[in-house]
Amino acid sequence: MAVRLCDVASLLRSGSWAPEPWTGQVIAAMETQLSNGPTCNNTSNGPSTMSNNCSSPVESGSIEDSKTNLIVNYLPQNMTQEELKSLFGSIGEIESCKLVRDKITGQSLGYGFVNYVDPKDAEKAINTLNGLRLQTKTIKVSYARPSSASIRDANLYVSGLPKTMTQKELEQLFSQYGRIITSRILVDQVTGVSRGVGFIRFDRRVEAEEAIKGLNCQKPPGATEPITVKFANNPSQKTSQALLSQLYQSPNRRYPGPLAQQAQRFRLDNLLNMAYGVKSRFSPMAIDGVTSLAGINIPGHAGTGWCIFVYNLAPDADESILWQMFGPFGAVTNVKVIRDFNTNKCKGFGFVTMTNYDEAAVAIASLNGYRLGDRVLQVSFKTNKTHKA
DNA sequence: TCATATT
Repeated sequence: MAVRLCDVASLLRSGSWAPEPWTGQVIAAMETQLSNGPTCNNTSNGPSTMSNNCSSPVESGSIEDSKTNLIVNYLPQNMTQEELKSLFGSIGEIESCKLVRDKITGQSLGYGFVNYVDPKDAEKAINTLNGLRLQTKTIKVSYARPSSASIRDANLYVSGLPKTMTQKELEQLFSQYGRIITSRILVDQVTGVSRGVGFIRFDRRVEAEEAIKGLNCQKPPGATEPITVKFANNPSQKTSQALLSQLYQSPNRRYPGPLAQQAQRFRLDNLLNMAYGVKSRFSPMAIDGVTSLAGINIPGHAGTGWCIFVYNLAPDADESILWQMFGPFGAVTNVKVIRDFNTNKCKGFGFVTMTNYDEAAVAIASLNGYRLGDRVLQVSFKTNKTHKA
């Protein structure tokens, strides 16, 4: 791919584009995402070669799978299978794609699988999309381990940890019992201090069992109190409970009504007008804001979402740059770089579809005028008219 | 006394 994450991150820091104060938080989120790059996740999940390290390959199929089949974790709750396919399809041809959902509620479980035709594309997807910020999440892209019963229910819940214990120290404590797939210490959202509870996911269930035997009711080195180690709650059971409790909720609390949405829109439009006041620069967005309030001729609205026109992309731009730029602002359902049929080079523009008006509006306000390389992007809702130069 | 990682 032509535009690397790190290039964009350095461009963001170059100072050529100064964000307005009100966009600071969003841009800070973007910078984090763009600077995170491909290698921000520290816990590896490569192909599980430990279990079949004999000289002759057990099964050529499973080894092939491990090179094309990816597991994608920490997906935004509202992301659909189609969006997952759209995102990963921008890298290469996909053999199959599955978003895992709760069997009962149908809710996304926040992870999925993408199987490429070409192992090179799988590798490229890890390098390109691992660490990508989507809404409030940072997705993780890694090779899927061959599916088997032995790797299920290998997740531990740990409580009573010393508040000073770091994630690294937690892993050190547990790593003697097996390969750790992922670990986490929960922190207070306000203070950021450890809540003394966390999770350890082992490669295999037997490793988790041994860790319980060895560490439950034991004091970690230097600790004054023993810790509790047990299997973590099964997430599917939890969603069933949520379903049950939902039955007892008043129905009108489940979805925000049109009034609430309109109120939100008013606040957002005021915010946008303020932003353009500060900029002292006319932008078509101000008109978009007003017309959408009046409910007439809504630009960019195509029923399926809000279509955004992105102009002045470089000839070597690709879809991933659009995901990187717009993903942090909210639900993106599709991106498209328009290319010349013969040269396959970008013709200088592309489109992004976002589900929610508010998020699309903030993305536009934030990214219009954004300098990408030596180009200043023009970002607006797509209009029906042909764009003139 | 628990966020969401094996189709």
